[in-house]
Amino acid sequence: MNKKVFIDQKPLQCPSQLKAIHDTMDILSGKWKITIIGCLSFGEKRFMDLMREVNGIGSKMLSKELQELEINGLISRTVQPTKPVTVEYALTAYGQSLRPILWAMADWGQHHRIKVKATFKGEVCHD
Amino acid sequence: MNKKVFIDQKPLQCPSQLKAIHDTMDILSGKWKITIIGCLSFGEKRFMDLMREVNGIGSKMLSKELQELEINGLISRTVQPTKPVTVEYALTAYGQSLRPILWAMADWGQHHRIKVKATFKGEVCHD
DNA sequence: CAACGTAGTTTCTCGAAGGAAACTACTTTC
DNA sequence: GAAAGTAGTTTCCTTCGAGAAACTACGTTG
Repeated sequence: MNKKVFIDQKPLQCPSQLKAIHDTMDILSGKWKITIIGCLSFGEKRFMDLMREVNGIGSKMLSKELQELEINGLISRTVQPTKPVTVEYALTAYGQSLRPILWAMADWGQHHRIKVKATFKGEVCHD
Repeated sequence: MNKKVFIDQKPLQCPSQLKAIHDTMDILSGKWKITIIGCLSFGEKRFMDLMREVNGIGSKMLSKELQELEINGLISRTVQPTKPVTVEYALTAYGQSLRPILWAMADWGQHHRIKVKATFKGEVCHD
């Protein structure tokens, strides 16, 4: 569309890129999504497993977050015809495609911790 | 520090990594932060420039978001001794270090758009 | 039949996030 | 002296995200 596109490595963020970033943020925001994805990255889990492993989450939130993740194709939900029906949640291949983002964020976050510690030299350890 | 580090490429997310990701998310969340960072990635701007360019933001939100970004070291705030004082906001080198994350998210978000379009074949274009 | 385990849903509530509009404070221009 | 431009702050209000607790529904076990 535009004659000149100016993606000279530096400026970043034409509006469509900003929109794409916001889409990604929307999908990953919510207090528990990343923790759930992290849990499922170890292997498939059932509802009650997640309740136990995602510390502090309630059934309502877990249910809601799982639904949203499923709608976005990041996880799969499979009902197993066991005695009391059990439901297996697993990361899809698409969900796994988030890895580069998660690694980039983990990496930056870890450097940030170090930087913050350096700045406040020993103060602030609310963790 | 740790004797074993277990970054075997696959499982991802020992608790410290999850925490780091959450730290990063906290810093980037908020309705306007990414847009502001995007704006400033083109060059330094003043308060009123940002008010005009970040469409829809109010002065309170802009002020708050800028403060938070400054506290986290992502942007710098410089008061220029001009006739009416002007204030220059700019991305710091540290702020620029977010690029890999932003690119990863832009990339994923763009693929996601394509996938969503493919799924709903022409429906849903609320944009 | 009562208790327990599965997988949720529903209701009620509170606090934080965010927005609109008015206001501060200082300076230059008309 | 009034208006306009700089950079915000303050107040008030609404909406949304999230949590606690209770409830549904189904099947198994004792």
